[in-house]
Amino acid sequence: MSITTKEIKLVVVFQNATEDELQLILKNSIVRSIEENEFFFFQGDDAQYLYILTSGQIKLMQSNPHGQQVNLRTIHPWQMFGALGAVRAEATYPATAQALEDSSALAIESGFLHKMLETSPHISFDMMTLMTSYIQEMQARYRELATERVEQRVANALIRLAGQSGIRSEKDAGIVLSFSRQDVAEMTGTTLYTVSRLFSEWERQGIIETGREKIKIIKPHDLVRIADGLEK
Amino acid sequence: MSITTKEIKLVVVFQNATEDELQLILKNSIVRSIEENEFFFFQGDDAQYLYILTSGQIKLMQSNPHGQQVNLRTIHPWQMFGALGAVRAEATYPATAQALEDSSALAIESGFLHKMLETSPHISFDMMTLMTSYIQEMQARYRELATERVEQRVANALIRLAGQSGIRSEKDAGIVLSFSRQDVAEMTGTTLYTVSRLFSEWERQGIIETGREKIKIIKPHDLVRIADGLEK
DNA sequence: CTTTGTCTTTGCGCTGACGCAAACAGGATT
DNA sequence: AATCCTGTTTGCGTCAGCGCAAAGACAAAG
Repeated sequence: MSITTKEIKLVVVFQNATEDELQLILKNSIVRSIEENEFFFFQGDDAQYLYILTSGQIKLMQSNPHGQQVNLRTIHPWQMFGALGAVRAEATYPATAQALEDSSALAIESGFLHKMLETSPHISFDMMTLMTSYIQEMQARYRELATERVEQRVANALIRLAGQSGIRSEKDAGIVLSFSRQDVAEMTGTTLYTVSRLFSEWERQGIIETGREKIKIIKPHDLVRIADGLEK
Repeated sequence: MSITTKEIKLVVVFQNATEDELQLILKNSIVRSIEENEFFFFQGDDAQYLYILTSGQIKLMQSNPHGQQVNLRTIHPWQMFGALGAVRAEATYPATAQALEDSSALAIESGFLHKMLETSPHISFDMMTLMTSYIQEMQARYRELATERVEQRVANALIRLAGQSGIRSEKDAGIVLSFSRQDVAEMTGTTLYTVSRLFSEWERQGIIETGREKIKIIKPHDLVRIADGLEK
């Protein structure tokens, strides 16, 4: 299955690119497909490519020297990843990219990317705008981690995930997420145990329903209330 | 005291700008001076200007709905601030900028900035590169907050501050920082009390010397050891 | 020199969250 | 059906860090 320029336009930083530029991008990139739990790259690897996810889902995570890790974000189709390393010459990736399901991505060679950024100013501009939104998100999450209790952070994470990747199950209007307790813990800077206890409590209250690597949100409104810290 | 184009070149995103562009920037900007503890802007204000600090020192902080705040970064002369709001049309500042001492800044009107970014691609590019470095820093701090103990985070903050703004006192080779316990607490997501207790302990061990809004680092090496979590 | 305001220290009690350990659950494999 | 593997739950003990309150220390102003 080959990729068309029309599809590449779905990538926000390429939405203003010309047909010629899109063609050039396609010509100078390769498709890489990996299976669930495999890695596109590891933190510290030489940043050779910028990736565009075309199918599947991947997570970006960062580890500290002692191996503990945090989830920075999950990437959905037609989003970029690996950009932080690839836009700078001679850089390494600051994070690790692991597939949550079988995934394919378009890999754009960083040398080519640099040339294109020089000759196509609007791409630099759009990329800068995208970067500013990432900074804002990271700053907000940083503040959240610094000032909010675990309960609020987990509720917030569920709300955020529901907005990004939630699948609405028509039948009963619940929103289904596919993440393990461990995943959620790494997203919110807490532990698997604490997340499990919270989920149990919320299930008792009818706010969510849980299963193995499944969370169904029944009462989003109650989650928002918890996230706001109005609870107790 | 007027500002020269040579000085503007000290700003990293303008280091590749032409003399003409620098002149234009100077022509389309005004100087704003404020006193210690005053504000350049508040979180939520319309982002009318991008600022370049010319003298003094300011801190960027973010508050949550309940008024608790975190320090995002401190800005030193010839660094930009307010960029996150100003580069996007119709945006508001995501943080508050408060002067730590009497300060002056060059205020560049955001409308003019947009025009300049369109016509001067290398500025977009340099700004994007700067933004990527901010993201990396925020991601690293986020991970730190999520995985490290308070002790390590405070030690890390001191090391970071020493690198940025520390003044080497020739006499005894100590590095002096001017921050209150409260400031450090807001930088590391902890409380004034905990920072005070840590400082007391470290002073007992001869790692630092403290005073009112002063921290002198005596043994940086020991701080690094604590930051690495090798302690206990 | 005294006053005032701000910053700092420290005792004390409290609790949110951690993390081990052991049991349990469900899907996939043989 | 039996086994394995991975994810989940929950009891239990522990403790890092919080936050009040009250006292102390320093700097600037009167």
